[in-house]
Amino acid sequence: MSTAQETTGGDVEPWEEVTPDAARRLLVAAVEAFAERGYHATTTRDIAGRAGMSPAALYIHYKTKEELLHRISRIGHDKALDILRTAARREGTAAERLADAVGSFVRWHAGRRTTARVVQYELDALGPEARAEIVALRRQVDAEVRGIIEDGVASGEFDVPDVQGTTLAVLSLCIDVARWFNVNGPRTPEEVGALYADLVLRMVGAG
Amino acid sequence: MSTAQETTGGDVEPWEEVTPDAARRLLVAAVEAFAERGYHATTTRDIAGRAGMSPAALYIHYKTKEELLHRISRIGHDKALDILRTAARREGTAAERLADAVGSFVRWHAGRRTTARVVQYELDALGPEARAEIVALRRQVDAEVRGIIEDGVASGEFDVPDVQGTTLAVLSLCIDVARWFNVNGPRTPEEVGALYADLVLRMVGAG
DNA sequence: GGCTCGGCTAAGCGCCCGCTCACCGTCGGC
DNA sequence: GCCGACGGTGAGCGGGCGCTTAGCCGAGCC
Repeated sequence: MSTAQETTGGDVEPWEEVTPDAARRLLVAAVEAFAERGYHATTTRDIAGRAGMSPAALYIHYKTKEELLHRISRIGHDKALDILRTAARREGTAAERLADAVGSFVRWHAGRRTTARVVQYELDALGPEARAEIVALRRQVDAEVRGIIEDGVASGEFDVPDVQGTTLAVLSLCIDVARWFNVNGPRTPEEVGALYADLVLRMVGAG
Repeated sequence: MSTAQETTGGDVEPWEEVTPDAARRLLVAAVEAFAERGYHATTTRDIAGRAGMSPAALYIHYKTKEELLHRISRIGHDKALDILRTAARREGTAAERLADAVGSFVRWHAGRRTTARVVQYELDALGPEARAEIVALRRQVDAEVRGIIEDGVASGEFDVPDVQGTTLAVLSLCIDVARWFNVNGPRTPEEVGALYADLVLRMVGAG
């Protein structure tokens, strides 16, 4: 189980920061619908129906369908960044911190797959300003992982010829979990997290 | 440049097997539109417009919009599988064959990014029968890569505790290139292919 | 020259989309 | 007991969707 923490599954039901209750139910319904069919293929009638409300109710809590996606994407990226920061800033060697970061990041992408799918794959559906805000968060995500790898190179733990390229590959590997992970498949999020932490340590020459 | 071949960029303009000319123009227009905005967000009017034709012209050559996606997906998967097979069945050590497979597979995903995006990310938009056909092709893709890794383990070249999981990760890494690769970015498809071949050899313990 | 026929277009059908608006039930405050 | 505020609904608007149909045009054949 490597360095499992409560960073992923331990916290209470997510979206608790969204109030009032009806707004949260609509948002959770939208996450499910967007993850299943994609943003453009999801209708406002479908979202409202999943939340047990009439189509018009959506517009009491959100100005447009796009605002729903924006809120989901913002909260999701905040959470993902928080997970990475927690791992990056703990004590330990660079290898321990990288394994922890990859493990918890992967557990989140697998365990909260519906959210992660929307967060990672529906960026292009946002308008220019909203997209710019999210892109800034992604740059911070990149910086956290790159920081750990740079630390490992500086301390001699890692052997990495192309730090930026390797950072990109590590993040790409983790993010793509949201595309293929199957809740009914043979692997648990914990198992995938442990496997990926090992693979990434090998990629940086610390395996 | 490692073991660069003409498997990717060297072949003539793709889609040459699609005839007549008008049908090919529509299909190329559809690939561009689907890659930019996604299948569901693309209208038949947009596709026809890009091909310089009226909306009705599409239905002379294709029964539905979904048939267009099916044809694109089928041809694209055939091409991707062909690239992998060529690398997997050449002569050489398992490490050479794996590096060649990853390098050429990545070069295709980066160099023909628009096609790869549609092929890899619009699978869910297909109906059940079409999707089943494509899923069967993907299993063959998986089998090719797994075969090389198994060869390397058998010969003692590789050290891989979880062959199926590592195969999944290698393919995931390559496929996700189609999501993030930017034609105007700092890296060429060849550079990414070489970087990824190196990273994958490290993942299997042959770096 | 007349005929056929495949490729293509203009027009439009029926449907469903995102979103709005007039209205309504409930509930705390006085 | 009345009132305003809030959260909700039913009906529907304007428009764009995938797709169809009637008919036009030019090339090939006799």
